[in-house]
Amino acid sequence: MSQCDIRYHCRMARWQPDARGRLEAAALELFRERGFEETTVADIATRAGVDKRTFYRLFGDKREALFSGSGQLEEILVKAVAETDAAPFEAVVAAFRQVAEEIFADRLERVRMRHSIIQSSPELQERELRKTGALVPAVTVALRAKGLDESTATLATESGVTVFRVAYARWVAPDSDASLADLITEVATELRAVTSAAGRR
Amino acid sequence: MSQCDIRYHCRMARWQPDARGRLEAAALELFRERGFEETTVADIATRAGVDKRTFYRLFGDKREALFSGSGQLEEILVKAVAETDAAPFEAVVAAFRQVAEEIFADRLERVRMRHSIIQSSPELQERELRKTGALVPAVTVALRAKGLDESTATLATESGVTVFRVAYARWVAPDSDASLADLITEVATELRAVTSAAGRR
DNA sequence: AGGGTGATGTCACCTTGCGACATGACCGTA
DNA sequence: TACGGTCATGTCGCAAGGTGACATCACCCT
Repeated sequence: MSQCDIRYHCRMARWQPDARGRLEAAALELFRERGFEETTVADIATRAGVDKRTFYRLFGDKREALFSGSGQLEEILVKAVAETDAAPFEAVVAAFRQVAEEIFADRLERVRMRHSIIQSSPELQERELRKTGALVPAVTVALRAKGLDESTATLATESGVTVFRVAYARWVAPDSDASLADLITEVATELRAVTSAAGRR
Repeated sequence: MSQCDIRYHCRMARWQPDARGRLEAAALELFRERGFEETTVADIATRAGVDKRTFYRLFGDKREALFSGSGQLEEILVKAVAETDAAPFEAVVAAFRQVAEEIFADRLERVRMRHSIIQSSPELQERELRKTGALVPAVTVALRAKGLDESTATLATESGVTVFRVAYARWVAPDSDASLADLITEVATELRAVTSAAGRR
């Protein structure tokens, strides 16, 4: 390749900056245009103006291009759990409410788009499950650091994640218009009722 | 290939019977001997005495060779839920107890082996998550068929699955010796306490 | 000017997974 | 007995995912 291709911003940098961001954007576009299965990594790389190999150095695999935010989510969650004084389950639920406000509020459209892509591919659903599943150990550790026993920490975390998952599903549903934070509170209340009720049949 | 190879049981059948079973067994052996990543589908097929293409016709992908029982699990679960009169959460928990007795009891060693293979590979963990995740819609539908509303059905199912997951984790833990059914009951009680407690901090 | 560093491109390669077609045992029917 | 259909399997070739090894070149430090 010639020494000074137009793509390379001579006198500035060898490559255009933020290859990662461009790859994420390109992936999202292409997945929406053609679907996940029909998009190749080479396509994504080409649209982002980098090599296929660069994609793999940045992302590990094709699915990861859709899941870059999950690290931040875990971070906020753990911090919020560590800083509250509430009872365990309430602490996890409150932490998810905070996540709802700091990450998801005002991004409904983007989240819905991402969600519809994920729903269209079992491979992506697997990855989503793995990502939310990976939150459990992290939050459980944060809870244990506050002196809770393993059982309580695990169950509070798992139940909190359940609440979030269900609330999230309602939030992205086409006809919904409540805020994610409110839905979390609502679902938490319902979960309490379902698990504690001697229950009407 | 010659018309009557010894592998083909001439005068009986063209191929040895139960290709599926042999592939599952070969996969389990090889995953244990060399690890999941280090085993290729060609290896599995060779050991089972069939072609690689046959493997894919039977299994869809390499991971599926480890997850053949999951259909049966769903079946039992749905049937058990449909036939009980208990309150929703209790119904799901009871259904999982039944699964524990009909499928898992007396198979601890085999389950532990399988579990250790799964733990060694993120790819397999994803698939496991997907399989248990797939139970949710099925059980929820069974619950709804009994007249329950969507919310209650979903949350009872999700909480029941949580109970099962946690109990299962304890059961396969190396130092455990309680029965899976008992662990399920135990965890269900703990979950009730965690979600309903106004809770000590 | 010279050398080190780090992100990127290039190339070769293995594995997964699938479409298309060939093969041969089995089964029903004439 | 022969014929044809069906079905599971084998064979071949290939696109795409994913990786290791090495080359390249802007940038930075001295």
